[in-house]
Amino acid sequence: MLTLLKESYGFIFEEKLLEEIDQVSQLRTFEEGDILIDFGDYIKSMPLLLSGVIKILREDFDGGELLLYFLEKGDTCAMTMACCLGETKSEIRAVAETRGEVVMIPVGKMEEWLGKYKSWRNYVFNSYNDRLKEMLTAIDNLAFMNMDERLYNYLMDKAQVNKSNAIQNTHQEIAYDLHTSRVVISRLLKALEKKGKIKLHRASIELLK
Amino acid sequence: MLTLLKESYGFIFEEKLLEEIDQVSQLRTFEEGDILIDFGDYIKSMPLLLSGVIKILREDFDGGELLLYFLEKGDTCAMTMACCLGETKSEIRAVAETRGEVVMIPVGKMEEWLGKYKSWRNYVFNSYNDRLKEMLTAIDNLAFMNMDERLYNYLMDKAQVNKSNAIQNTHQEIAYDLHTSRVVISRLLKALEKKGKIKLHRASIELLK
DNA sequence: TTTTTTGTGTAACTTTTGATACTGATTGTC
DNA sequence: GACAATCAGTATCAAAAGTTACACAAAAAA
Repeated sequence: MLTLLKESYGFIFEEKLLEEIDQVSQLRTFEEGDILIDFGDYIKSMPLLLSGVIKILREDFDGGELLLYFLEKGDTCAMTMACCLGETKSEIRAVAETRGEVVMIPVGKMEEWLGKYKSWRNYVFNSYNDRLKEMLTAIDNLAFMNMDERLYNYLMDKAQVNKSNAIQNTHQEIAYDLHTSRVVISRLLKALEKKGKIKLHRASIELLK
Repeated sequence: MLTLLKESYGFIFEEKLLEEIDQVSQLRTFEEGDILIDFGDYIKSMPLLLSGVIKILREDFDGGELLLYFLEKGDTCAMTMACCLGETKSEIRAVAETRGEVVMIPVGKMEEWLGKYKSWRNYVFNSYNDRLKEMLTAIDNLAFMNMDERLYNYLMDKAQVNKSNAIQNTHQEIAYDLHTSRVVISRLLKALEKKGKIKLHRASIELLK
């Protein structure tokens, strides 16, 4: 596991910290679609993402969802840290977008290291800052843009995290992430196709240019 | 200043930390309407709010605004910390909702204390967590609620932070905070009045019940 | 192959929100 | 008092988004 750790975090943490992580934490693999954290879960360990992509969702009062952001290699979930440190229930759902691996660190250690390692402290703060920024971006999207722009940004994000111009999703799945209806998505996708920005296939969208 | 500090932070910080704060930081007073932080500002000190209310706004690509949340006594601005530690420009605007006082702490000290005082570390993390939660609430409002509900929640928030059932604002000012137009606010306020939830006066709204 | 399920396209209609334009009422200023 | 500035109410129209309904094609299951 140490080798894996160094691949993603070798440039961030000092040798001693990497070794400590290796000793006290567990490696966990996940498959696409796995629910890693659900609303209301109590979190007792903090995840460091080694590979794969995780999407973070917010839930409506009656079951609806909204995609907040994606996590990639080197990221951790600040919302989870919030729960760890605050000892409250999870406010979000984390679903695996692709298969991948996480290292799970016990809460106690993560607090201990805050005093002990400056690099750890910096990492944790940077994660918070990154997440705050992603939340701001989410707010910008919701407050200042129409659904067609939100949809286009969503497609670009998807392509980026999956490193592919082909987005393998049904319109219904996209509608869930953007908290709207399938009909609206189909309509707007059709419009994007007519503009020559995408090409539609069954259960898959191809980004052009 | 030490007495003032103890009033708001005496229960959170140990004596030694309070004294250090007293020594290295500056007291600053502000008046209603003062712009304390603007978009793009570089921040070199972290504010601890002693009294008064500050509202935090996000800016549109062309001048439009959106209220994110209010800060009250005992709060600090996590977005500001983000800027301090990340050494980036401010992503938000902070405007005084009422007159009040802040203590400004130099960035260097705030980092030093993170290693030195556990109570400081806890405070900083709690602030981050609080702010993340407020951001989630903002997102919930935007994504899951219609303008009439958003408006009602806004009125309740205003009443709460100002400790008064009378909201002294014009419809135009409210429209700015909610990033919509004056006409829409007038329309929805009229509807709320017909439902018996509020009473409208010139440049002032009275919450009933 | 036949049947069923799933995914998409589209039409028709409603609701919500935004935009424009004009009115009258209140307040402050000269 | 006369005037201008500010604030609120309302009507009309347009755009964006949500809802319902149905048709059709591709894929999966029987």
